[in-house]
Amino acid sequence: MAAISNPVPKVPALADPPAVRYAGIASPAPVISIRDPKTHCMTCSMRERCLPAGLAVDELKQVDALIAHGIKLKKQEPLYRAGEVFHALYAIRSGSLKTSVLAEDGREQMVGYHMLGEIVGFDGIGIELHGCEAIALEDTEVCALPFASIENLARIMPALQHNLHQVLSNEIIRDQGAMLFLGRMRADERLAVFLLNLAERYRRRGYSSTEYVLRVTREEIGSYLGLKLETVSRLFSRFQGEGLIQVQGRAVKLLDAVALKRIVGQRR
Amino acid sequence: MAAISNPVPKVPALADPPAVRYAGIASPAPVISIRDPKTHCMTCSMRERCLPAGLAVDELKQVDALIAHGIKLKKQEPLYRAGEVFHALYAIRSGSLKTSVLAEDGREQMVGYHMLGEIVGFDGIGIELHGCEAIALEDTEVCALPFASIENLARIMPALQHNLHQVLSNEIIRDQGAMLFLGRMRADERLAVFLLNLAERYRRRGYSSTEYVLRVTREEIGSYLGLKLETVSRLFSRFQGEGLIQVQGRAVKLLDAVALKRIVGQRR
DNA sequence: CGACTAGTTGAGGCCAGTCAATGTTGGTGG
DNA sequence: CCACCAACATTGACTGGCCTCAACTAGTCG
Repeated sequence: MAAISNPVPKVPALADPPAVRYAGIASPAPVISIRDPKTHCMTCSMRERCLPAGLAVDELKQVDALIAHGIKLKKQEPLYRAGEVFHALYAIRSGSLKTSVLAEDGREQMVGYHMLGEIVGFDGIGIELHGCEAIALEDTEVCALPFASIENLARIMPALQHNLHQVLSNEIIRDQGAMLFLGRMRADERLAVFLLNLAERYRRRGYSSTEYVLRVTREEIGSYLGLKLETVSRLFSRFQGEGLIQVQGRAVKLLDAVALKRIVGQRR
Repeated sequence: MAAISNPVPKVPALADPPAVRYAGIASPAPVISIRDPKTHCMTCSMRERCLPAGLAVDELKQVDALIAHGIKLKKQEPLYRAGEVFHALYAIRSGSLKTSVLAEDGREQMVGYHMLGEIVGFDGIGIELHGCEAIALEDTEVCALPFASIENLARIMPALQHNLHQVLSNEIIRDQGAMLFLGRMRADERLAVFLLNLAERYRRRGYSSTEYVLRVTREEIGSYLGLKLETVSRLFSRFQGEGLIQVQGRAVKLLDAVALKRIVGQRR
């Protein structure tokens, strides 16, 4: 079967899926009250990547009014945990989060590595409980978008409605891209896809696409890629030895993105 | 890390995600005209599992009016292909479909095994192009739900709106469940999860949960589970030898579902 | 400075992949 | 009705990629 000529990106999705939801901070009672009066959508640098993208000013104000802005999470702090009641989507203003699903036996599969401008919490809409957990990878600031209110506003704001649908759909595409590399790719391909995907997402946010700092441990990368931490570590060393990247702990520099792309889909 | 006490199902999701979309039958020009005047939502056996679930009679009629019902697909016929323009979601009235993503090098990862009452086509909303392809696994009948019209109706029918969001969210949960077994489970666990999941879905539709006929080849099962067809075949034989199941080609009988569940999460 | 976490590297084993031969099934046409 | 064929499935022998176990290093924080 030859390469299908379609606009599917070279390297599987993995990409940019925002997911927003209500602010649980830690656990039981959702904390809505933590509102920083100074933070608003109008002044948010991620405004055009977020759910209210493209709204008129008066519409934006209405959305803004029901959002709990400036919810702060410390590194390692959960935004929500599996089984918690779903109230809201969460938009990441700054920092980053991981989302993971857990098997009963304790095995953890990281299903998302989310950075600023993305939205988390979409699992949960259907069954009104979160199916996975979201943990801050560094000090992180999110905005809670109470979902019932979003649904109400979406009925009178077609643009908001359509943005919501897009964001949900993009999350599905992203997950399917992850299934592709988990199911069909070798370890080196998975890591190459991961590194290239991060580069692209940083680029779109105006950061360097060749140099960035990972917010995750080798073990977490392994959890995301379906590999063991030793395998991830060995691959970093191998890629460095081959002159593809330069690694110093969590600082990564892509030296030869073209060669990295060639790894993906190569019979070896 | 111990078992998390939450309402997450024992065996990872994989489950019931409908996805609906516009009728492309084969390829270029979408065929809306194939409407069977005798088929309507009102008389559809999947009415309560579908997007219009819970709508009032007059609302249902409005939804019904814009749906292209009774689109027939022959076995192996594509409903849509990767790269095609997105117009609609598709509800499966009868039969079954697989959805797959394709890597440029031709590798295929099946990302969904959809049966009647489910909706396909959610990838596509975001970028307005289908990211994966949907192929009929047997002679299959679907209804096309033009997405723009659905969005319009959703703004005046909160129940429809919420159903749509649920269905999208459930698809995300399902995909994350698939990531869990692709990333973290051994081959035998994956197949056990797959068989149990199918049983549960048939049960919910009123069919036998212990006896069913697979609509997919060993190779397709492998594509879904991230395994090779030989491995799938060997596992069927092993499970049969251990008295867990009885297999005859594609006909499967679950003899010991409890033992099958025990396989999942067992250190071996 | 000691305890801890994160990361690197090596040796060896095992699970699933690969290659290959054989068996089974279902559809088609004589 | 049955012979034929192609697609699907089974099974075996062997290989290899990733995991496991383990030792060691580097950095961090009290």
